[in-house]
Amino acid sequence: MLKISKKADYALMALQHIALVQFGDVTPGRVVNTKEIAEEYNIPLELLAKVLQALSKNGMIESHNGPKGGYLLARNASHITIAQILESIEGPLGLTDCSHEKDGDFCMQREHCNIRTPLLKVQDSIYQLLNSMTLQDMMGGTPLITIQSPSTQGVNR
Amino acid sequence: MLKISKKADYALMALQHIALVQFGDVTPGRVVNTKEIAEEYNIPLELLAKVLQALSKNGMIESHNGPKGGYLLARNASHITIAQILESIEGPLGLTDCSHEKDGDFCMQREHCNIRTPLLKVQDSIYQLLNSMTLQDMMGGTPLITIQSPSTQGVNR
DNA sequence: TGATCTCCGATCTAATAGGTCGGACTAAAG
DNA sequence: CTTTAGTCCGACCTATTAGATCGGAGATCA
Ligand code: FES
Ligand code: FES
Repeated sequence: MLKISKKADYALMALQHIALVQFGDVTPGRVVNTKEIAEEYNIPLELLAKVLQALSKNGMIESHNGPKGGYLLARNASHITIAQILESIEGPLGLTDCSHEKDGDFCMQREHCNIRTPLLKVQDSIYQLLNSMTLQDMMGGTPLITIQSPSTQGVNR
Repeated sequence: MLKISKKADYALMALQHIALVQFGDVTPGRVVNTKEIAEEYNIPLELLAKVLQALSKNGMIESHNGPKGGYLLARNASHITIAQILESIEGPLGLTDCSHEKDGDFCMQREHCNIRTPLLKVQDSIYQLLNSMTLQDMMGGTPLITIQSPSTQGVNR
């Protein structure tokens, strides 16, 4: 349940890769093209292209056309949150269809609905969670890897 | 994004309704049948039936057959969490396809994947959030319902 | 100017969620 | 005991969306 789409998945990988290249110690400021990412992570080329297009349109990255072209991070990695990335691909966060009350878009259950308010509360919590984590954090700003000793292997859960 | 399925949605409504009837002041211990819930919330009858079947199979509710039959909450409302309900309908929580590492089920990106660990962390946080909220909480343990006076009727959005 | 590499829009296919149908069972009423 | 009405239950079909693909337009560098 609560699975994110493959496209969103690819978006996260691509962005982190770009961030790594751009702010890494090796070749800072280098542009990175679609093909490079696709081959590195075994992602269908054309599909990844569409994902990057969407990210570009939403202001996450900048596109540079022509030969030697490619993509560049639009702003610092610490200012790009997971929530922003996911919303660029999958649209606004919403646990139910009726989360965003547009006029005339009533779900049949609205009138007698007993779960709307609590669900919105949960939804908001999730959003804060996703919006508090940035690309910077994913790259290694915070120690995310949990080392487990061989003796406890396969024990947890 | 992160939308839960209609079926899960219906499950939440149904369970809360049952809990309300069973632990409410009016008719405690009464069994409630599928038709009653379907009509109350405008849910397709047959579909709701399937949802309740799944909930029964997963030990959330008990089914009583025959005339005057129906469903009954399996245990106290404070011991049923949102996470349990959702997992009964939609399967285990997992942001990506490769969250639960079954043998031989490797995603193409696994080897060079750079987002696995951080995503698992996020996923765990979400799970704790969902697992900390119970039916009891949804019913009114916390004041969730907003009362509106007749004069303001039809004004809000 | 020419060639090459990129972005970009529209199109097709596979998977899944949403919804529907008829049969099997149980318990109460006659 | 028999009948009968109302329930749960499993398998089936359809509509929507996500996943993946194709070919063309535009831009840059040699
Ligand atoms: S499900 Fe739409 S308002 Fe509750
Ligand atoms: S997406 Fe499968 S391991 Fe990262």
